[in-house]
Amino acid sequence: MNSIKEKLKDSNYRITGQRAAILEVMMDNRGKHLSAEEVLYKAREKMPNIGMATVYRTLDKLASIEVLYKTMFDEGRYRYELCDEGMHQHHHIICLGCGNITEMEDDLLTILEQKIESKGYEIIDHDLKFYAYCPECRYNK
Amino acid sequence: MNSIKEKLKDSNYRITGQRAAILEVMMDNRGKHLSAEEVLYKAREKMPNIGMATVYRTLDKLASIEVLYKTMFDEGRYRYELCDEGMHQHHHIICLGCGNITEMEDDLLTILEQKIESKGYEIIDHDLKFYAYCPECRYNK
DNA sequence: CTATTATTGATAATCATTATCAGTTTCCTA
DNA sequence: TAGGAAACTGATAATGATTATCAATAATAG
Ligand SMILES: [Zn+2]
Ligand SMILES: [Zn+2]
Ligand SMILES: [Zn+2]
Ligand SMILES: [Zn+2]
Repeated sequence: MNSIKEKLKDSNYRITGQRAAILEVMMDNRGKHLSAEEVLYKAREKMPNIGMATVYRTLDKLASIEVLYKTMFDEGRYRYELCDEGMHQHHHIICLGCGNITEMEDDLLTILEQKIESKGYEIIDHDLKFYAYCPECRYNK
Repeated sequence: MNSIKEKLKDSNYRITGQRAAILEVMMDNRGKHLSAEEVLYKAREKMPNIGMATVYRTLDKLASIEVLYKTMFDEGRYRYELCDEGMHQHHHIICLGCGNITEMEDDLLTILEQKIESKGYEIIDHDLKFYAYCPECRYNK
């Protein structure tokens, strides 16, 4: 519902030059899943002296106010992407050949969630990943 | 389909004392999700001099032949559990209050997988996690 | 029995992330 | 508008999980 600007305003975080640069990087890369290191290098193109601690701090802050989504794709490091404006986060298909990450929308999970909530749980979020071979990698296996 | 013994036999890995101890630990803790460190301590009760490198190596080997399942629950470390004998891995519900992990079976995902396969992907595995408050934690929030 | 190979445990190295801290910037208000 | 509190920054050190190295040991095959 809330736009990024509203979320930032509500958060009471100062929009410093560094934070704006990092947010710009994330917006320039909508749909991609960037590691903190990748964000650091891209942000340094806009602001050469930005430090890595600032990148980590900012990414975590932006994730905490749901401007970014922080996920671990089983490679031992977190990746960040802009949140969907809609309610639910999309699902990820990770190619075991080339490593590309594609996305899909679907609301089948709400059925599962209702099942779980009927047992007394309060569901906050979910995370669904498919490990697969993409059409090209499948062909070249 | 294959039993653990068959998988081990097919793998051509030697069943050393250390590996047997680690496998025993995993079988003693069926349904639990253990970190490498937890496995190390439990294995040392059976074999006091076992080293941590051996634990990591063995857990990875057992995961590679699908005797164990290796997952990251977003806490920055891997956890291991015995694989289900059936085809599909169960789903996980992670409590944001107490950290307990419970499991659920469901085959709704096969519908989604068919949808993805119809686009040319070959699906190997999936991983579905729900982040929630369990009934007790929800009550005590 | 001996040579080859796999396995082990101690240790060091690596890698992503987090903590520390002194210096800087921003904000608030008197 | 000055001055002090609070937030923010970047360099660096520390942490914690995992992996690599390597010499010693154990299993295996001929
Ligand atoms: Zn691919
Ligand atoms: Zn995504
Ligand atoms: Zn709980
Ligand atoms: Zn499980």
